[in-house]
Amino acid sequence: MLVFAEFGYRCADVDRIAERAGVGKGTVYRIFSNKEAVFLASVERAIEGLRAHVLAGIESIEDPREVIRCIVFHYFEYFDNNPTTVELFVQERAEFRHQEKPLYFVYREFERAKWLGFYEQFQASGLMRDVDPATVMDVVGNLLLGTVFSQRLSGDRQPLVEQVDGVVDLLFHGFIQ
Amino acid sequence: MLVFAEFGYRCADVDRIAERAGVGKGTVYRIFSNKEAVFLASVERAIEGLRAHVLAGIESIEDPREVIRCIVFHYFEYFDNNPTTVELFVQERAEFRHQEKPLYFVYREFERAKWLGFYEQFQASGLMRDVDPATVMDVVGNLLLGTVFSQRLSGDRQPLVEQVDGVVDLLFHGFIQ
Amino acid sequence: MLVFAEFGYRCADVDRIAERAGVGKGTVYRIFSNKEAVFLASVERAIEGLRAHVLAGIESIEDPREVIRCIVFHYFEYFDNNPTTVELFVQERAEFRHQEKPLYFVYREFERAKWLGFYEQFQASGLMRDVDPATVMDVVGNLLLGTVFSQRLSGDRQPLVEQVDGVVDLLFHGFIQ
Amino acid sequence: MLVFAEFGYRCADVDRIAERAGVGKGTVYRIFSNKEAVFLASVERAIEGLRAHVLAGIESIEDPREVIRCIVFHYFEYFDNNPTTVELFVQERAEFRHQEKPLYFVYREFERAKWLGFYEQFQASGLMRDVDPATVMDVVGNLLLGTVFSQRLSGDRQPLVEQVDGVVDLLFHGFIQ
DNA sequence: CATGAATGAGTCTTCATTCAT
DNA sequence: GATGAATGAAGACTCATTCAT
Repeated sequence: MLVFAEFGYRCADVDRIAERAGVGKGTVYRIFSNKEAVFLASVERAIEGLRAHVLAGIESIEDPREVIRCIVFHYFEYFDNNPTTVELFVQERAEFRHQEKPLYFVYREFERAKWLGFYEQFQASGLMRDVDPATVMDVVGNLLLGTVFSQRLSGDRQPLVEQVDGVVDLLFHGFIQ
Repeated sequence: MLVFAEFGYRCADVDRIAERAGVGKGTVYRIFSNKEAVFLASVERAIEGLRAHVLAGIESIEDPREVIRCIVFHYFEYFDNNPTTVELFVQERAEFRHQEKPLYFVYREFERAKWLGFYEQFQASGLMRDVDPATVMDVVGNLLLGTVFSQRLSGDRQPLVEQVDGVVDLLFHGFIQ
Repeated sequence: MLVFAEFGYRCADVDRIAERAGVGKGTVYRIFSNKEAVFLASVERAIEGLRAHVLAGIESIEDPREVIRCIVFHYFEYFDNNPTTVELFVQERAEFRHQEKPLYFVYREFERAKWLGFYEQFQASGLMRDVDPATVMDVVGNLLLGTVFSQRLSGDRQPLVEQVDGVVDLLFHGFIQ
Repeated sequence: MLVFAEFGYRCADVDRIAERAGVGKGTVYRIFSNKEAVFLASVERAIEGLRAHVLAGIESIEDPREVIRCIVFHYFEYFDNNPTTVELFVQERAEFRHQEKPLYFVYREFERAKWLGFYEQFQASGLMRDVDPATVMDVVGNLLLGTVFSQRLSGDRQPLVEQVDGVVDLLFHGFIQ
């Protein structure tokens, strides 16, 4: 439901959610146990969408460098196409402080082992400098997240995908001579 | 006021804010015109604190590489010492959707020119690869932000400063052979 | 809602209004946008009631002298039957000072032309002395209003209708030999 | 204190009253036991002023008809000069519902005997028609009150004194041929 | 005596949730 | 099953009054 991203969790009253969904308010409560559940379902859907978009983008790519580039590209592309997703993440953290961690990080943690394997193989391939693969993985993940947050929250409306080359180049080679 | 970080903007009722501050509710309203003003003052104070901490850390350092390292170190150190600051940023964005941009980005924009000058000189010094200084600046800023958000929101309680070396190394040299 | 007349606008809290109406507080806000609207609706209803009562009383009466007597009678009768109406008028003026004028006077102004016509015809009939019909109209209106206010606010509990004969006699013939 | 008439009892906060009086808030509470007392003193002063103005106006007048005319004139003149007095009366009734009756009527009651004597002598003089002097007294009093209320509350800004002749003429002779 | 900073009781209003139809 | 009218708990804010200085 886009309503959350548009109005924020608090201001997205259930009346409006129901109206947008084209159903009565009672129906919303037949499907979800409460407003929180509606919201978390939205977040989950967004994260699944992001994950699927990124995974689809790297299918059948061999060169790990190209994999990284494609990850960056599709990650950015997803947020260009679904700009409100960042709002959902922010709202989730802001409103559900009792949760152990936001779903984004739950997912990230969940896939951590898989990606760590990727980076370890990357290093084993001899293409990566002798740096801790876990650190690389975290830096990549954090840079992507930080970039998307910055772009959305600062109100910058340049497409993120325009930054892919610059970001990947710096990730690969740094900026020191 | 720590109450915002602890309970979130909505749940931090003014009664509690006043109680924590050791004053009556009316006193809060003598000083701030409304709850929003109390909150934004907290955010502003946090950002000022971050800025001061970082600036103090790079005073009288010449080598731009060392400047970068110190920025990263003090940025991380600030959030290690003030772990709730991230919550304030999240809350601000979540609750004050009418504002053009969160204060963090207002400040960042405000100092953009100064830092761009730093990176341009950095490049002019011949120590930086031939990459767009603005891109470098943004990547550094976004990586820092993303790292801090990740650490706090994922519930990771390792001190951020432990990541300084890894992060700086990757920023400087990338991870490709 | 009688609660306003009984407690005054300020002290008639919405909880009590709702309770008296036998509904929940939220229901009050479903129907009226705020407390002010509830109140003004009460005032309007009272004025409409007064107007209807007076108009019904003079239906099909020809003699203008009899019309006047009936107006006085029914005006007084209305306030005997609805003694709290005066309170509503007082409350309205006291609390809604931003309004251009109280509803009572808005209505009075609204019907001014009609009544002026009546008094002009009255005079044309030759039954009225050679005095300004507008003055007569105002004096009648003001005397009625003043009488009702006096009776209610002074706590006099004699029925107003007992004063009809005296008032009408003086209006018609004055008190000078 | 004009503040009550200007802002209404509720909105005339004690801060403003003190400010207007050019003293600190605490000083107000040294003189009056509470806000209510400040207000009632204002009302009392207004009523005293009205009473004094009217009494001064009829001093040494013999002809009772002239006395009446002068009462009307000075009553109206007082409200022309002190237009906010009506507000005080309204506010008093609106806010102090526990009082038996507003001060205006307390005073009126208080002087009732004196004035009744006047009207009885008036009648004894043979100048008055054979009507109940008490009724005449009440009608005069109510008409004056109603006229002043109407003029002020309807927003009519014509001086009341312009109405003296018309009002007195009708009081004396009525409007029927 | 005079002050005005501090207090907190008192109210309107919102909105998630329920349940009779 | 679907609806949306009704509910009432929860919370921001005001302002008369107090009292330390």
